[in-house]
Amino acid sequence: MEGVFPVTVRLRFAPSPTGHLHIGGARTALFNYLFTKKHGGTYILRIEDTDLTRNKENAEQGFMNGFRWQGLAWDEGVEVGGEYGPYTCMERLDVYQEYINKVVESGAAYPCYCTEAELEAEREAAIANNEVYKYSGKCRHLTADERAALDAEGRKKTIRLQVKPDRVYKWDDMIRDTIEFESNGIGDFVIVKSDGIPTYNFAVTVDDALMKITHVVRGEEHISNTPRQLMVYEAFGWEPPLFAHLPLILNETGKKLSKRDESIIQFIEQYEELGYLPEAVNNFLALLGWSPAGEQEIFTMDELIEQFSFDRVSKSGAIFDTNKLNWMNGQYIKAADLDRIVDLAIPHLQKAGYIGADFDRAWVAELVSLYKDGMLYVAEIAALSEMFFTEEVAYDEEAKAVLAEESAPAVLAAFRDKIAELEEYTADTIKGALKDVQKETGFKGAKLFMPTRVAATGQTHGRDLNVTLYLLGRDKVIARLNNIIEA
RNA sequence: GGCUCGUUGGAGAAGCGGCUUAACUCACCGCCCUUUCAAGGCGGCAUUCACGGGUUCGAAUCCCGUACGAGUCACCA
Repeated sequence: MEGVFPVTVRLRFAPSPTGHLHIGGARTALFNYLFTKKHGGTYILRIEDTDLTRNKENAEQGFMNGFRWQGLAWDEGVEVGGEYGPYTCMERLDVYQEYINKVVESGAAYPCYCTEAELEAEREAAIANNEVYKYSGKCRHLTADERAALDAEGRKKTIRLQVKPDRVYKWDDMIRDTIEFESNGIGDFVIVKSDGIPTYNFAVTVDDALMKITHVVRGEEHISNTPRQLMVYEAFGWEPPLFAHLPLILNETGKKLSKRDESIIQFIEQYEELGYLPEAVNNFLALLGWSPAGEQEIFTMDELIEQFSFDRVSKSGAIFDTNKLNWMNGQYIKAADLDRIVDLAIPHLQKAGYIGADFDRAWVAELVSLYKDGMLYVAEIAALSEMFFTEEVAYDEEAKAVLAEESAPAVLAAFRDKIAELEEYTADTIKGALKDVQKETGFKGAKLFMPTRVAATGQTHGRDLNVTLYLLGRDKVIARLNNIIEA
């Protein structure tokens, strides 16, 4: 099924511009991209904007920003153009019209004048009779005269595709093998809405066919749309593409992620803001539903492209685990250049009010460097480094307990005196001072370090103490020690 | 409810009839290293693959049924 393709592989991701790019969409786009690049094909970005009521002003731009951040460059489509454009539905209305005419003239589709109220009544009657609702098809038999009369009345109409009875529509899904539906379970469905705009099922099929899409890769929620789209392909005598239906991404309760689900962070934009690295997000997303042949976990984009295949995509939904994403992001941060992380950290420090427009970059770099190896995402830098920027240190119960230990008074006083005399105040000389304090007081290990750390930072956990004290600055450290000693 | 898909540990998952006494990763729990704190290293964590039948010398792997879960049933995509 996979392997070498005789013609150029062409895949598309076709979101509807109704909101922000969320992780489900980002993963679908990623999988489309990986497969396309693996086979040297063309990756296309198309916008499915047929629902005027739900379209959002800046959504399209937001999607593009998200994809650019992810590094999923499209070869053809909105903004970049291509020979099969235009690439948004609303610019393709005349294209659709031609095919609508064809299918109406051939009798494969017909106008339907049923009102919403009538359809609602049909639906309720079916439910009352304990039947499965399916459009009755009553407008199918209208004569030309009757249609003309209804048109003359100014009645609104939709166009429905006539579903052939007793047929089986099936396809060989690249992920799920054969899936089949009986046509008898499907009523004549609307392909053109009363506002004259085609529905998704029609537009997407016409676009895919005309744009010579070879593989359609999308979420599992589209499985039940597929037989309808197959009917459209059939109505025009087009060869359908290959389909792959990806497993859903689930929240921790095992339900499909809804866009208003607040249990996990949903939007790519938010990950960018929090200081997740795109490579980490892509890597994590790739592992949600797909698994490599070996034991490797961390992959560059090129490695993902090389190793990706649909026969290693699982069929069951995957629960989104923020823990693992955080771990992975931490791995990437650790491996990243310090400068890059510093650039990402600066806005967070500024936003917290810790540094202004002018700041000492070398100092900030040392600060970031202190925390870089332990950060899960860059936004953490603000909370992690808070104690560098506050005047008052808050001591919690745990901290107070450390300061109440017997070694604390002697250690703190000795250390204060030692660093006050230091000619140079650096991480190294601080280390030496601590050693001297140890000799003088006889306290070592936790008895020595913990009171010092807690008095100076208020925290019982933290990074390298010598560097922390150095970055804090001598004056601040002495002041904080004095506060404790005098209290 | 109909249709469709799925079910291996807390999470992602490997496994494709014997090489599995079920990989690997995250989380969790220990230990080691570090005079503190992290990072790191090491080890533990499913006698069992939703359940019940069957096929087979042999099944997590094939078949059937049941249960459970999910998706979808729009003039939304």
